[in-house]
Amino acid sequence: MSEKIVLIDGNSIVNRAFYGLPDLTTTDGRHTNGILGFFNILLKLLEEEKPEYLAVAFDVKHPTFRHEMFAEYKGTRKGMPEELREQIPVLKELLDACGILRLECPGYEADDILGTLAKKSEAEGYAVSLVSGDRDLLQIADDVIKVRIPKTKRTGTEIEDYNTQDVIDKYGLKPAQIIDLKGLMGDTSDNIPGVPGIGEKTAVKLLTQFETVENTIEHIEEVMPNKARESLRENTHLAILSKELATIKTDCELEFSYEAAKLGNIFTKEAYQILKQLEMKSLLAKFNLSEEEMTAKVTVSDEYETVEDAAKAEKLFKAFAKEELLAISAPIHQENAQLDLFSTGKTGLMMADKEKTYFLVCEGSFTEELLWQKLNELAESSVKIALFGAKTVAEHFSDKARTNIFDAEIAAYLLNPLKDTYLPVDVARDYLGVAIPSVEDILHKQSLEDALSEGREEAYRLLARNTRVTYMAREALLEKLAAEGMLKLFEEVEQPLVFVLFEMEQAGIRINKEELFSYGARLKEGIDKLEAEIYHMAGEEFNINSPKQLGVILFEKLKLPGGKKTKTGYSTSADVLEKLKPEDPIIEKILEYRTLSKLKSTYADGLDAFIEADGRIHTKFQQTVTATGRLSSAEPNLQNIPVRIELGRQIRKMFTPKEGCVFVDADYSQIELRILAHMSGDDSLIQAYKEEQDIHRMTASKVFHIPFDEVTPAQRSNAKAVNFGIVYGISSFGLGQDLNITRKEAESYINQYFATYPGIKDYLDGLVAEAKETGSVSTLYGRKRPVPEISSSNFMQRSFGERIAMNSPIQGTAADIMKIAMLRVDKALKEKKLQARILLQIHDELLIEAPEAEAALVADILQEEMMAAAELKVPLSVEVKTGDNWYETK
DNA sequence: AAACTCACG
DNA sequence: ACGTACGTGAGTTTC
Repeated sequence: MSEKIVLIDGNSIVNRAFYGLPDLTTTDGRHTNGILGFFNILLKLLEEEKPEYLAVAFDVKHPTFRHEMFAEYKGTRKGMPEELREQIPVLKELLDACGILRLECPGYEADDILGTLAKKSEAEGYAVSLVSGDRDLLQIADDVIKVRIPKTKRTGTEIEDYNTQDVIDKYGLKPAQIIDLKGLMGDTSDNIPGVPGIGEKTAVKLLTQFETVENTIEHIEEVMPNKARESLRENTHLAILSKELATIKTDCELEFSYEAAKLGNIFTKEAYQILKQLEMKSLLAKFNLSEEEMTAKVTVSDEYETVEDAAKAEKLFKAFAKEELLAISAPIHQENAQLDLFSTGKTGLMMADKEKTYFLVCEGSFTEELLWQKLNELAESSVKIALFGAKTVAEHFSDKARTNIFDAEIAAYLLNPLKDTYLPVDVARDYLGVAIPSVEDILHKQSLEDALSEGREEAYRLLARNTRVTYMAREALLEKLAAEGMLKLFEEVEQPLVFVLFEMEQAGIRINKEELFSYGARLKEGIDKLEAEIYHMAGEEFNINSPKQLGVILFEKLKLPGGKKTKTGYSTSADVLEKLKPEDPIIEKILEYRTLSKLKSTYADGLDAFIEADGRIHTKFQQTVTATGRLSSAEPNLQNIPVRIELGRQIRKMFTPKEGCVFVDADYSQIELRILAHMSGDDSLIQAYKEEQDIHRMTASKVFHIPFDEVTPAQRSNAKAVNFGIVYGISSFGLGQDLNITRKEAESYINQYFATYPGIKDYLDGLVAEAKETGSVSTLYGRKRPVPEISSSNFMQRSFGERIAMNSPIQGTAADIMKIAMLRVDKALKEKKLQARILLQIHDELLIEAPEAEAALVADILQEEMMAAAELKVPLSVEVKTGDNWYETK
């Protein structure tokens, strides 16, 4: 068996991969689909071929017009899209890291390099595989040189192989005649002109008859059909030239050594680091590296000193008092936020100062309580404490101490709100430029908490390293925040808000368990009844909750109109069913069934599971989740308690204030449209809000050319949808969908709207332009939202980016204002020594629990502080209501 | 784990 | 031509 060499056309394969895969990006917006596809093809080749040698050839410059003189002539070869262009240098780095030989030679194209090496290798007795996405290379194929053309499909990569006979079978021509074929028919993608009027069919026929272009020309009198003959006669020079252009060189002067192309283990630690940074987690599994190898060269120390002696601990804290900054990692118990998770029965805290990292173990007189007390004292005396996730340890710090706490997680979120996680490993990579092993790298499936409680040394070292990262991260993050203009937002809004959210979570909200239960029971009765009716009407029993089964019943058995809408089958969503209501009475039953089962599973049963011993639900307010700066609520989500439908709204009656208290509820009315008025500076919208006009009615009047007083409710409702649409980043398709009108009608609404409010059109256009130029958009307070989609060459992706660019500054500014309001309200309540506390935030609404005696004052505070949270060109409007349950505060 | 559906702002 | 309104979290089914 002879040794084998695989030669890859780098440009053409990455190009195929790029167009074959959806647009994948890293969380910070770098495109990766070309690289991923290339690497997968590479892996498949290695597995199939097991070659001894491998090299990848690249064209030297981009975009490369194969024949510049004809670029204009045909002008069809597009430049490479930016999303692909940016991937090329990274791919080259990756290949270098894998120890794979790259071939680039000025003056020669990848094709020519490949052709030359293929022939050379064949002559020297190697088996050769030539891998390319372009069919040009087929001319080189013979019985030794196999040309392989990969196809990237959803299901994976399939490769077509061509030796001499395969080319003959597929094209009816010998490999060498592929050049002649292109000479006659041309190749638009390569800017080879060919002979006008001769396509593939005619070309193959002629070449079967005459073998070559030259011979065809020699026998031109015999060429049929007439049209082809005349065209060839006139364009003889084009045929000759085209053939020349299509010919791949096999005699390039290259320096090439088989030694350099010798294939080693491509799964190197360097390659691992690059793939990790590209977030290609599925590929990382193929690496079999030790922990040291998975760690990048630049390391953060994971050394630490254990301090178990109470006297030594005391001494250490005295020394800490002189430090400016301490970083801590608290291995806390998920449930009770205590440090008591060690099987040894010991508790402790990892702490880093400028010089060293210590694991402080509570021992003897140095109790856990004392540890927190000492730490609190340090913070009160203005030693900065840096950590990830300050909310989880907030209870241990006084108001004063809290002002010196730095939460790296929050800072990292602000710098890039699009990521999934803001762990030390992420911050180390993104802001310290250091790759550290992740928890998974070191502990594999085990959680850090479990490993710590088992006393595994690796886990302690990991914790020590994280703590060192935390120490180093503070300065880097603050510097970056300052550079991005978000320092003020961080220090004055996000960081202090952590503690307000902590107190809201602690407070929780009371809910009536008994009533919730009986509500659930009532729903159950209704569900059972509807279920029986639906089965009867359908003539069979099936799972109504299964869209798949429901689709079969509705659209196949009952033959209701309405084709496919989703990728996997029929859509049975509410808006589809709504349209089918007149067709069959079963539809109404199904919709009702859906409503009831949603209420039961998500709310009646769902909320019940979260009621704690104090009879209250303590949701988690998450501050590092949304792309726009909003909060989110989870476990359970208390920001989506039903309100629009009466039956669902009843649930709000079960949320009640504690004994002797009332709810005071305040919400901003139309805050997003007011922000739009302010930020766009549109005169007529500003004027309208100053005069406290009915904005939807006014919009209807202007857009539909109707006197203000004659606007019908339906017209007002349509105008309201247009106003909403503007805030969402208007599109005629979306508006049409929402209003159930044609795209064209929706478009005329939008045009009328922009004619009415010219300032808004300019503003929104400006946002899209800003996103295109800078890659991100910002709120009034400087919060940034990256918009990587804006530069996509994919229409749908790009349109999405444009809508994000239009929506995020508005939604984000509203979120900023609400956060500021929360801080002001919290502060005012505390300063006035009131017992009233914020319980919930629902984006534009705050729910407060207040002793009855405080109710009126609290209502005033809410009104005042929320109004004053921002000074805009239009007034903010706040509605305040008081009630004995959440239902009553409507 | 992904897809679908639906609750909220 | 392309085919979606912006931002979330959660329950259920299906693969």
